[in-house]
Amino acid sequence: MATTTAAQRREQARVEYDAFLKNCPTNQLLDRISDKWVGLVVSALATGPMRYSDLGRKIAGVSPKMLTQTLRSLERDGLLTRTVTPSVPVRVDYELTPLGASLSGLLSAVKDWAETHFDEVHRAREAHDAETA
Amino acid sequence: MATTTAAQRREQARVEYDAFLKNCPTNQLLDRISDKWVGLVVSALATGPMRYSDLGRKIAGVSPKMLTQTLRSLERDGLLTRTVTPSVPVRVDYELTPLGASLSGLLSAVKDWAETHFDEVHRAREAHDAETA
DNA sequence: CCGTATCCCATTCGATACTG
DNA sequence: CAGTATCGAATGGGATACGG
Repeated sequence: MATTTAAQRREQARVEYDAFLKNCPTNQLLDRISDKWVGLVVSALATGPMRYSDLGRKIAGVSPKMLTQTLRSLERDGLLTRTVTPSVPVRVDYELTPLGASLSGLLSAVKDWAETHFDEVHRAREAHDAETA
Repeated sequence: MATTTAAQRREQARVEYDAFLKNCPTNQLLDRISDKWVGLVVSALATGPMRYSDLGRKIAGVSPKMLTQTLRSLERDGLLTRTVTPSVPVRVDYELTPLGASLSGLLSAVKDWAETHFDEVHRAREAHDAETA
C-alpha cells in the first residue's frame, strides 16, 4: 500500500505544469500585457510623454497604487522610460520606448475593436440573457 | 462649518466615477477581453472548432472551472457558439463566430508580439534588476 | 464525456493616510 | 507633485467531488 497516490500525483502535476510554464514564457508575457491597467497606460502614452498625475487624471479610476505598480512593471520590462526632473516640485515624465510603442499599436487596435463592436457584444449579451431567463 | 466636506465629496466623486464608467463601456469590454483565459481560448479556437476536452488539453493548465467560466462568458458575448451533440457520450463543440474570429486576429497579433519580443523584454528586465540590486 | 457546485486560499485591488 | 504604507474587501482561481 503506497503512502503516495493523490498527493504525489498532484505534486507531479504541479512540477510538470511549472515546467510547461517555464518552457512557454510567452504565456507569462501575454498575461502581463493583458492586464487591464497596462492596456490603459500604454494607450494613454501612445500620443506622447505624460507626467504621473496627468496619467492619473486621464485614466480616471486608477488608484496611485495601481498606477505606480503598473508603471514600474512596464519600466522594468523596457516598455517605457521614467525621467525624473529634480525641480522644486518634482517632475516625472513617462514615455514609451520604441518597444512599448510597437505594442501600443496592437493594444490600440484591440481597444478600437472593443469600441467598434461593443454594440454587437451588448446585443448578443441581451439576447443570450433573454433566452436563459 | 459644514457637516459635509470629506464624506460628501467622496460620495460625489463616486457618483461621477460610476457615471464615467457607464459612459465609457469600452473599458468594461476591454477588461473582459484582456483576460488571460480569454486570450488563450480565442487563440486556441482560431484554427477551427474544438471540443471541450481538446481545449482543456491544448491550454494545459486551465481548470475545468475556469475553462467553463471563460467559455460561457464568451458565448454570452457572442464570440463563440456552443453546439451540443446528444450522442451517448455527449459531444460539445465550440467555434468562433465571425465576431470572435475578428477579435482572434488581433489577439493573435498581440500573442505574436509577445513571442517576438520576449527576448528584448527579458533582457530589459535583467538589466533593470541588475541596476536596482 | 461534459460539465456544475463547493470550499478555500492567495492575490489583487481600492481607499485612505502619510512622506520627501 | 510624486509617490509609499497599510488595511480590508473583493475576486480569482485551484482542488475536489458530484450530477446528467
